[in-house]
Amino acid sequence: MEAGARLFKDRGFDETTTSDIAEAADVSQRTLFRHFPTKEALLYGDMEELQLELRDALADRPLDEPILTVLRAVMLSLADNFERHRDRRLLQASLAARYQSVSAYSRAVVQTGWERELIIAVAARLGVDPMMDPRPEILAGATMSAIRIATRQWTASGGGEDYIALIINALDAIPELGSFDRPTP
Amino acid sequence: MEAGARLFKDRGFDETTTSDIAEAADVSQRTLFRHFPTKEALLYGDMEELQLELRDALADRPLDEPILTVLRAVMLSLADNFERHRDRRLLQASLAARYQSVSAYSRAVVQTGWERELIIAVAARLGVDPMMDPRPEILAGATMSAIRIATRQWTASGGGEDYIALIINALDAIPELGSFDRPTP
DNA sequence: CAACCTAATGTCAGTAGCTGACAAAAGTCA
DNA sequence: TGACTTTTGTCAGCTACTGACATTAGGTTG
Repeated sequence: MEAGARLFKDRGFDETTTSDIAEAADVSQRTLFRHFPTKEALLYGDMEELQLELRDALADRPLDEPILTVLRAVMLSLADNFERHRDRRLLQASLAARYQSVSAYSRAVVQTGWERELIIAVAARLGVDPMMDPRPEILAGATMSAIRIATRQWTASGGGEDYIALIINALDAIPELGSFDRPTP
Repeated sequence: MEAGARLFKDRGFDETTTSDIAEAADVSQRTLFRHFPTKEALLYGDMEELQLELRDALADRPLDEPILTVLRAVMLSLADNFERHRDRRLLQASLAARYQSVSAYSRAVVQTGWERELIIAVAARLGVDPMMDPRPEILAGATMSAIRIATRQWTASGGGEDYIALIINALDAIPELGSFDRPTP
């Protein structure tokens, strides 16, 4: 993962071959693919850990806590992770902005994984079946969108802005989605 | 596209090779890749058309119409498209359920394309910059989640249930996201 | 009709991501 | 030390996809 990150940063994602990474890491290409199913998975190799952090954070909140409060607290633990792994997260974000395959992986695998955790937790707290009741999926989707826009703002600032403030600001828009029904004067 | 759909349906997505499709369509593999950038793009080859339909539907609504009303109307035109291309949409959905690469493409390319249209349109109607103001992205994300769950329910029923009713039901949850703040008694 | 131009197609060779099969090392533990 | 398990290397191969160039098809003009 470190070798990959270094090469991706220097040369770019498509410009780096999996053999290059294997060589830089002093292993065979075959070994590399035994640890990571795809090249993209190698870039996001530390994300399973983050998903578990998310799951734990969700489990840690009291069951009678208001759901939006739960989501805010959990997303702040995600922000904490981002600031702990600042360089890597910024690299992932900037590569996702430049390379189609990276952004596709981020959306379809990483973010969808988080979203699934949110859906399950929200459904459990509401006591509903997430296949029958659309609300868990919609709330999770809105939350993920908040994360995305906050992360994009954070990345655009080069990590300079306060990520936590950006997330809170975005999440605060969720309860007001209904009042968009009035066009701005 | 027709040759691909037939083969995908019969043998599965991964089990069908691009050469198979080219042969079935009586063209060379090289020609096939001149028309579709990826195998997944071939499966979703009629989606650019749908995206334009979405854009037109958004442009057709009066500017002073409440945004949630706009979104509902536009999503119903999407439902109309789904019922017009029932077989193909059901095939795409079932393949997305079975094959990782297909669902990744659906999420990362198709749905993200729709979402982008929504974000642009919502931002324009609110008169805000979608990079600065998180609301367009969040509202678009919630809407896309509504589409996803409705489509999943529709697909699970084999296309038997009323897709329009499912979409309306899901969209109706958006204005109430704020009231989730109270746990169920 | 012929000459000409352009766009679409075919052919071929090659790259890169990824996988199965099997052998060689490298721990691990009695 | 020796037996056993896990990790790694090697090799061969498949498939999606691409660049380069020749070939054909279609349409236009004199």
